[in-house]
Amino acid sequence: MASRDGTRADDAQETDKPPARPGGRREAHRRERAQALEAAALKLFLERGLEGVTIDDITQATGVAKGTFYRYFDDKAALVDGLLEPVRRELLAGLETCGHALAEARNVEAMFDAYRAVAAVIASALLQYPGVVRLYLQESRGPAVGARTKVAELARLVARHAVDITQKAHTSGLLRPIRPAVSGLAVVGAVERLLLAVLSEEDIGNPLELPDALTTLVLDGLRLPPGPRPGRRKLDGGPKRP
Amino acid sequence: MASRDGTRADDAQETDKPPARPGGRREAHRRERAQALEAAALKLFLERGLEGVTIDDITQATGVAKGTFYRYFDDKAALVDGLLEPVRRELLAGLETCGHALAEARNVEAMFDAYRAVAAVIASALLQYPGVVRLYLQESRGPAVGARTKVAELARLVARHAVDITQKAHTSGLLRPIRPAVSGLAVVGAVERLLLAVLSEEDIGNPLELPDALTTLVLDGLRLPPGPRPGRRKLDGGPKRP
DNA sequence: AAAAAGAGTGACCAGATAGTCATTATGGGC
DNA sequence: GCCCATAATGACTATCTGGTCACTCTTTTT
Repeated sequence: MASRDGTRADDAQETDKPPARPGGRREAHRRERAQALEAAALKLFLERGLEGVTIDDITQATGVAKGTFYRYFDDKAALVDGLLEPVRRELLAGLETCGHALAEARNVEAMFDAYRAVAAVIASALLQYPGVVRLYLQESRGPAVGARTKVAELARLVARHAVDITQKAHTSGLLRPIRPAVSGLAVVGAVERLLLAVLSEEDIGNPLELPDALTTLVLDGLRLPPGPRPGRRKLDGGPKRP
Repeated sequence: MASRDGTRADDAQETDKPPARPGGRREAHRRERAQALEAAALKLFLERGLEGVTIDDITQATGVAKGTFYRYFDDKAALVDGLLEPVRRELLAGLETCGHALAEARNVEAMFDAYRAVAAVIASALLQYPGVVRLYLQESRGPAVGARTKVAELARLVARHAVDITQKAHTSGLLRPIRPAVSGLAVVGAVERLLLAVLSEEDIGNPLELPDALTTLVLDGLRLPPGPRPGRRKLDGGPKRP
């Protein structure tokens, strides 16, 4: 299953085999074909799992000959990598931006904004690449072997960023003294489970209400504050006490 | 990979092939062998994933001939089922007990006790069957196909119980009005992610402090209550506000 | 139009894999 | 010590799988 050497670190992103010279015709067709292969593969991956899908399955589902696959991808892992690429790029960029913003933020509002931005990035990825996000959720916890390697790698990066971000948020002194590795991973776990629920169409109500619900949950917890205030509290400027 | 019919619902739990007649000697040896196969398989599953391990791998790692495997298990899925069995039994029993307790509980203390009991069940499973728990965490989100079927099934049951329990907790009127499907799944996600961290030996501090940290997080959230109270607050009767 | 470059094909190969089975070994009851 | 049910074996089959390649078809370049 594994093949080639993994030494060249700077291989191309989209279609990695022969670089198309002209900037016009053939290249467009090439991109279409590659995307057709990726789309068919993704569908199968979601149905049967990454390891349960063969190259033959993919080419048959795409309607091309087997050899064609290898004209576009080195192997299954390369296809998965291509599939993951846009999501990885946008997600990691969003997380890094959040980290930087948080490092400089010194008031609550800036902190909230940073988190909202991450939520927006996730929502965007969810809308643009629902299948890929689901693939990530399905496979990210398995051992980093074969075609799953890059997925697991992304999961590690996400976890690290999350803990990092939580760390930074903690230095602001606005959060309860819980170990960032704990609270950060807990939030990641919660978010990922809810995303999976949304993508699996488990009954979870209006997805658009999720960010608010989750924010409330994470910031203020489940326990109802014992006051005569039945309404839902959203993100305001932080509680001021008389 | 799939085989037989799935129609008989009451198949045996431990070793499912030929029921050993005498109640003494040979049966003990049989159980040992089965456990040896399960142990070797589990180790491989954790390294390479459920689908990445062949029957040959398992028998070689156990040091027996291939045919021997089929004397103990119908196929890989049956072995996984046997592996899962004790954890599933204890976990589901704990969740059901919690559900019943919660249905009758009418004060906060009884509610906390019910949750503590579930935490104890999880901790117990973690200590007795760390490998199996990890296998569950690794595989539970993949498509319910082949050997993964039973793992995915358990995951569904866990999710359902969690939502159910949260639902019941909500009827007590002590919790914030967040959809139970949302808060329940969020908690499951957080717990599972933290368990994975513990079992993967990610740096997460003292695992014994996890239940408290998580309880605080879930009940009271991350936001630090704005008062001159720097110490960590544990489970008490809930915050009273002036 | 001719030539060159790229794209597509599917038969083919070598190795792997699930599951079977005739044969041999073993251990317990007598 | 004998016998037989059970256990263990590993060679065997049929199928599948990743990957290759000589050949044909299509598009671009000259």
